[in-house]
Parts: sequence; C-alpha cells; structure tokens
Amino acid sequence: MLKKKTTIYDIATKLNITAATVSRALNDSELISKKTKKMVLEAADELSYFKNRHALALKSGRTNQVGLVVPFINRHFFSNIIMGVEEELYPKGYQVMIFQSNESERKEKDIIEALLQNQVDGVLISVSKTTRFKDHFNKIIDNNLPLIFFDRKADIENSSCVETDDVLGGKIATQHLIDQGCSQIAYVTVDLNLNIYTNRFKGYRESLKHNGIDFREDLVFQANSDIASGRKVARQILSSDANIDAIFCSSDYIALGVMQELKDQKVSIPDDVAVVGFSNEPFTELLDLTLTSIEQSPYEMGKSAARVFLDQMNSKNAIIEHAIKLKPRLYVRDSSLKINQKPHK
Amino acid sequence: MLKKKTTIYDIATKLNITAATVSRALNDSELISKKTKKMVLEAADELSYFKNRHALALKSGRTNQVGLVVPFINRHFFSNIIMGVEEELYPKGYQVMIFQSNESERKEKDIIEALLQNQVDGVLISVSKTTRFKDHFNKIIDNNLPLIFFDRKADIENSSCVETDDVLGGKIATQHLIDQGCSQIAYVTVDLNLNIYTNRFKGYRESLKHNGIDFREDLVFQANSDIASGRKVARQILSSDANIDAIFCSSDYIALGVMQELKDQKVSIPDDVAVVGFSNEPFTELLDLTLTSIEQSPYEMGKSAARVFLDQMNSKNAIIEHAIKLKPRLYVRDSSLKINQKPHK
DNA sequence: TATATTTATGCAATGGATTGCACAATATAA
DNA sequence: TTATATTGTGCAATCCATTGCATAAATATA
Repeated sequence: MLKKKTTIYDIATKLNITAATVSRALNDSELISKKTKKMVLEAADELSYFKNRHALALKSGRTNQVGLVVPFINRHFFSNIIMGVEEELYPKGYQVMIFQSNESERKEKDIIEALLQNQVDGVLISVSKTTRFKDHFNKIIDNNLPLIFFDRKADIENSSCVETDDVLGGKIATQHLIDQGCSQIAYVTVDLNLNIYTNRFKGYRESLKHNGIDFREDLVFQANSDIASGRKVARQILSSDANIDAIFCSSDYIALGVMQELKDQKVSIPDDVAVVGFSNEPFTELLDLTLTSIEQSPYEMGKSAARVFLDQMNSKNAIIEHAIKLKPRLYVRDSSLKINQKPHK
Repeated sequence: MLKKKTTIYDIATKLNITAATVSRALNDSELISKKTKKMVLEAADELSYFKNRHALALKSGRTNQVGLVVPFINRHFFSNIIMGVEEELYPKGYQVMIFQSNESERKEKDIIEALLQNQVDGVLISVSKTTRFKDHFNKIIDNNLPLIFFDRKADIENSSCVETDDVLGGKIATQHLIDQGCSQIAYVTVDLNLNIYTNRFKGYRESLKHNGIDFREDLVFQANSDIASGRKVARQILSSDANIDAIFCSSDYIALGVMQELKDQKVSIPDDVAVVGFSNEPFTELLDLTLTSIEQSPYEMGKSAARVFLDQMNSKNAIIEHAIKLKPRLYVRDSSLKINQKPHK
C-alpha cells in the first residue's frame, strides 16, 4: 500500500541522466549546467522528492541532531530550558531530539542508547534523580561526543556543565530575610542527595554565619516538593517550639503549601512569618499574596548549554571542559516584604 | 579525532567470521549456534558496539519515529499532550520527535519537510495559528503517512483529529452560571479565527437560547489571552452600562486579569459578578479565590491521538478517518459558587 | 581542420545492516 | 562407510545519496 518514495534514481530515470548528476544538481554544484539544474529541480518537484536523511547520515556520519534529555517535559523549568536550547540550535541547522527520563535511571539509559544508535552529534542532559551508575554517560564520552549537563550534573571527565549558582541562591534569599529583620529562619529542604539542594542549604548556612547568626539544626525540616507536603511541614514547624520568624523553602510548591497552612492558622505573612520560595514558578506572582522567590533563568540556561555544545563542535580536537554557573536572582514580593519597599515587579 | 564507530564488520573481522553471521547473532536468529552467538555478544560488548539506526532505516524504510508538532512546548496544555503521546508510544517502541512551530507557518512547513526527510512513520500536529495554506499537510498524506491533528485541525482528506468538544465546554460553563442565578453573562473571546474559540462562543449562545435568555451582542468582548488584557477588558465591561452579573472568559489568563481588576474595583466575586475561565490552568486552583474553569484533559488528548496513530499503523491499507471529540469537564470553584455547594475537588 | 581547453556528465565505490540463496560442516540413518 | 538430513556460515545484493576520477561533449585556439 505504501507508495514508494521518490529517490534521485527515479528522477534520473525520468530525465535519462544519472543519479550522480541529479545529486549534484540538487546540491547546486557548479559543475552542472543551468539547463540540467532546472530540469532536475522541476522533476524533483513534480515527483515530490525529498532527501532521505538516513542515507545522508549513513554516508556522512553526521546527523545534525542533538539529544536533549530532561526528567519531565511538563515542568516550567525544563520546558523553558528546552525553549532556550531550541532557540540557539535551530538556526544553526540542528534538530533537537527531546526525551524525558521520568526520573528513571532505566529509562535514562535506554534513551542514551537510542541516542547513540541515532548517531546524534551531542547530548545535553539533566540527570535523573534516581541515577546512581554512570556508565551510560561514559559511553557518550567514549564516542567522542560532546556531553553537556545542565542543572543536575554527574561527575564525568571531559564533560561540561551549566548550572545555577545554588549556593549563591541560598545566600541571597537568606540575606534578604535577614535584611527584613528575621533571624530565626527555618529551612525546608528537599532531597539532600541532589547537589542542587545541598548547595541551596549550604548557601543558607553560609549566609547565617556571615551575619553572625548561629545555625540551629532544629530549624531544618525536610519535605517533598509539593503543596501537601508544604502544609504538613508548616504544621510541624508551628507545633515545634522553634519560634521562628521566617521560612525559607527550597521549592515554590512547598512555600505555597506553607503559606496556605499559615493562613489557615491565622499566622500573618510576612509580619509574623516571612516566606521565601525557590525557582520563581509562574504562579508565584499570580497569588493574592505574591511569593518571594529565586529566579533561575531556565531559558538562559538552555541557551548557555546550547552554546557550550556549539563551542565543542567548533573545536573538535581540543577537549574543552566548560563549567558555567548562572547567577540566580531574587524577586522580592509580598510574602517577605516587611519593610517599606516596592515589590520587585 | 573522532574515534571510528564500531560496526558489525569490526566484530566480524575480530572473530574471523562474516558480517552476516554477526548480524544474525545480534538479532538472535535461530540459524546461529549458541557458541557463535555468545562470542559475538561478548565481542560487541567489548568493542562497545551499538546499531546504526540510519543503516536500519535505509534498509527497512521504517524508522519507528513519529513527529509531534506543537505551537509551544512550554505551555501546560501542550506539554501535557506530549506527556500523553509519549506515554502511549514509548512502550510500543516508537520514538517521539518533538518540535515547536512557534505559531509560525514558515517554521511549521520547515518542520514537516524535515520530518519527511527523516522518514517518520507518522505525524501528530496541532496547527499553528498563522497557517493559511495546507500543501505541507497534503505532502504527508501523499506519502501515505498517518496524519493526526489534535486540538487545532486543518481540513485535510484522509487525516484524523482529536479535539475537545468546545461547543459543549461553552455550554456547560454557561449553564453553570445560569444555574447559579446569573442571566446577564458577559462573554470574552480570543481570536475568532481559531475554531476552538468560535466553538466555545457557539456553546455560550446555544446555552443562552436553551435557557430562554436573549443573546446580547453588547455583552460580547474581545481580548488577548493574557492577564493585562483581562484587566483591560474588565475595565471596559464595568464602564459599559451592561450591568452584568457574570463574566465567562474563553481563557484562564483573561479570567485572572478580570478577577484582579474586579477585586481592585471592590466588585465582589462571585456575589456581584461570577467568573469562569477556560482550560483549567494549574494556577486556577492555587489562587486565594480559586477560579472555576473547564478542564480539557490534554494528557488524555495526547494518549487518544497516539492511539489513533497506532490504529492507523495497524490497518495500513484501510483508510481510516477518526474524528474524536473529548468531553470537557467543569471544575466549579470559588469564583462562581454562589449557592450553597461544595467546590469540586 | 586538427589540437588544446574547458565544461558537463557518467562510473563506481562508499557507509552499515539485512537477508535470500548457495554451500560447507556436522550429525544421522542406512 | 556411504548416502541423506540437518545445521551453521558465507556471498552478494539492497536501501539512497555523495564524490573522486575518468571520459565525453562542447568550445576555443592554432
């Protein structure tokens, strides 16, 4: 049933010339006469011919495709990274193949295997939470392909990475709370196995130290990155005898849950307790009481990662290890603005 | 610099056998002795061999790849459609190639050209807003490839489509407002060139008629799908002498802007004016005053579109035209709940 | 008109994996 | 031991586009 696809041989036969001539005509070679070129182009159009990229890939060894792997596509953060990568690579003639690992090491390995089979020219990836072994990353390196991590990295030789300066993010959020007069700042972390969370936590502690405030272990809480978990941890915090005046959450969803619970319990935000989140999710500024948060510029991160890739392609023999840290930025909003200041947009 | 990739010939040479044998061993053919199979598998592993999909594609004419084209990846609606498609196709061994058209007809055409060059096995697409000509869609059909539209379709023979029943969506939202005692219901539409918006509008009018309420042209307003535009249209509505008791917005972002403006102007929601949005964006239930909206189940839509594709693949010679309409669902929340009822979820 | 140039085209190999057909090696039956 | 059946491998063509080298055709020069 499938209609046979048109090839250069079909065009050649039709015009009584050879495929070589057709190929050259289609690629606008100077060796071919104007007349023949025109003939070929017309015939190609008529037979609705298009090139077979697989034949090209097979011949040339290059595909102009890069693999992009994220944990989930439908997260604001990652989908904007994708936007950034595409924005940068599409004009350069690269096709971006997007995959999601669903935070599964198994699927991540499968995807990388598939990418290698596809002979991609490079791989950009944010590592799945559950990944422990890294042989699959080394396979990429072994094949001399550029490997660029973003946001979440693995420790692989000859790879590059682009990440948010999470330590700095932790610092500026904490410093802001201190500037607002807070000193008993609870910290809610997520999975401390992920470097992004340990770094935010580190920033928090450094900032306390820098301001001469003692770090208190009993002000550190753990939660999952969702609203329900945020409400739960808020109840924990309130029922402890910690007597806090601010809560710094390493995730906006936790912060939202915290705010909802505080409101239900008639705790005034930001006067009794100031709240800061992390990631600057779109909803943070849509709330009635807007949420102060740290913007990580995922779009910029995507562009940056793409540029690192291009850089590696352009200097194929020199092994370059980029390690880029993007500066996060604080967006001050209602949830933490005690003193008389205009909210930051 | 690029290390040469391992091929079956390398394995064959190493083992002093032929590539044919290697191929059969790797594909677990019953023609090959256990001993040889084991040898080959070990050698393959040692040389870190992986198949070249381009060679396969060239030989077989099949790629097990499908093209998925959306206007923008970073929209809640579309990214969840992608999730649904992947969920359905990944287990069947298909790779989903995701592209975004940026609502540009030019880019849409380029993408489809690239997909054809890639010899994809089918195309799933939501048409760009600006697309006027449809030759590129016919090219897909001409190549006997399954073409499935979702959410936004073009009128192409032998293609299929999966969409929300937007007329119904318009109806149930309007009916709900009427049930709440409203009768002067303003309607805010977006681009009336897109079928989804004309259909919602149609549902609104049908519902009015069904309830014996006269349709008033002066209650229809136009806006862009963003918050600022929502605020603007709210000011228009309030300053007109329409005297409305409800506003049905064909977009959640407009509804949000409307609510913000109403609040600023001390108009009580839902008592003075009830508000309903469309799409059930995640933020609708995160607001202080939650927003009633119509859920379109993008995830289900993606799954459904994928299933249509699989169906077409399984019955290659019969030409099937599916036309699936998914039932939208109303989520009643604070912004419209006047009478004593529990909010939905 | 014969020779030297230039220009346009053809020939054939290449890239990697698959597969029908032929044949060799081994095992079984007579 | 010889004939027959069985099993395991090899040969070579195929999928499509590209490209170095050879050659034919067209043009310019002597």
